[in-house]
Amino acid sequence: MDIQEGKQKFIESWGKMASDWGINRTMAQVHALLLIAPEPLTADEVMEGLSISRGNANMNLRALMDWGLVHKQLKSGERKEFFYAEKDMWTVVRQIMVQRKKKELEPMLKVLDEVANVEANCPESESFCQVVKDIRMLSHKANQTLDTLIKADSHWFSNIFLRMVR
Amino acid sequence: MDIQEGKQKFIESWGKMASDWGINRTMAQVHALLLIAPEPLTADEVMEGLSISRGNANMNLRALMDWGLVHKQLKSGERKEFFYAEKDMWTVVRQIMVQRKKKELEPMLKVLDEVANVEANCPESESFCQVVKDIRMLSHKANQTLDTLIKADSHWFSNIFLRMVR
DNA sequence: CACTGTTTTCAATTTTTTTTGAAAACAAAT
DNA sequence: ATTTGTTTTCAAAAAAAATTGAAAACAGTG
Repeated sequence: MDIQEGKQKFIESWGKMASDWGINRTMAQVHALLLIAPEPLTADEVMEGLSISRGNANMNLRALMDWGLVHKQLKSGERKEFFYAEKDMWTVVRQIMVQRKKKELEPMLKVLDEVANVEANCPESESFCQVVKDIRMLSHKANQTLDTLIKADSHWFSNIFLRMVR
Repeated sequence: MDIQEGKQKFIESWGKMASDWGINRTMAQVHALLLIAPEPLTADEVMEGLSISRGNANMNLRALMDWGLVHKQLKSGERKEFFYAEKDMWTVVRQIMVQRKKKELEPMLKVLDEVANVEANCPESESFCQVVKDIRMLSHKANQTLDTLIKADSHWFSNIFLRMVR
C-alpha cells in the first residue's frame, strides 16, 4: 500500500464509521481530507478531492465549522477562503462530545425527567416506572461523566483511561 | 401527563435517540415497547402497539435478538411466540457496547493498523502520518476501555463513573 | 456603479434506507 | 397427509436523507 492508497483508505473508513454513527458520510470524508492535508484547502480542492458538488462541499464545510472541527482561514491578498481541520485529537473528541451531548443526550434527559413526574402514581405501571428510573439514572450519570470529560484536558483524559484499564 | 402519554413519549424519544445514533428507529421503538411491557408480548401485540407491518415487526425483533437485547419465550400450550426485553440496564448497555465495538470500532482499527504500515516512509507525508498515529492511539485506548467495561459488572461500572466524576 | 470571482441557497433529483404485504415456509394438531 | 395458526422472506413501494447544479447573493476592484 502506498501513501496515496493509504489516504484513500483512511478517508473511506472515516466516512464509513461516521455513517454508522448517524453522521453524514460526506461530512466525515471532508473532515478526513482536511485532517490529513498538510495545508488549508479551498472549497474547490475539497470538491476535486472527493468528487462532490460545490453545494455539497459548502454545506458540509459549514456543518464542520458548526461542530467546531474545521476553521476558516483568510489569506491576505487571496480572494478564496481556506479551510483547515482542528488536528488535536483530544479537542476533536471533546467537540464531538459537546455537540452530541447537546443535540441528543440532553433532549432525551428532558423527556425522561418529564416522564418521571408520572412516577408519582407508579404502582399502576410498575415495569414502566422501573425502566424509566433506571435509564434516567444511567443517563444522568453519563451526562455527568461527559461534563467531566469535556472539562478535562488531554493529559487528564489519558489518566482516566489508564485507571479504567488497569 | 398520564401514564399512557408517558409511555408514548418514552417510546418516541427512545426511537429518536437511536436514529440519531445510526440505529433503526423502529428497532428502538420495539425495544422500548418491550422494555416497558409488564409481560412478554407477541409479534401481533408489537405490530398493534406501534402500527407497523408484520414483516417489519419480525425483522426488528430478530435484530434485537441478534443484539442480545430481546429474548424469545415459548409458553407451553401456546402456539405463539412471546418476546421480552432484557431489563437490566447495565446488561443492555454492555450488549450495545459489544455489538458496536465489533461492527464499527474493530473494522476501523483494522484499517488504521494497515494504514499505519505505510508510516515507515512517513516523512513524505508528515501530517497524514501524525493524524493516523494519534487516531490509532486513541482508538486503541477506547477499545481497551470498552473491553474493560464489557467485562465489568454493574457495581464496578458505577464505581468507574464515581471515580471519573469525583 | 458595473464587473468579476467567489460563496450560499434551495428546489429538483438521485441515492439510500426502511417498510410493506403477500407468498412461502414451517410446525403443531388432528 | 391435510388443515390451521404461525413465522419468515424478500421484491416492490414508500419514505427519508443526501446531492446536485444553476441562480442568487455577496464582496472586493477598477
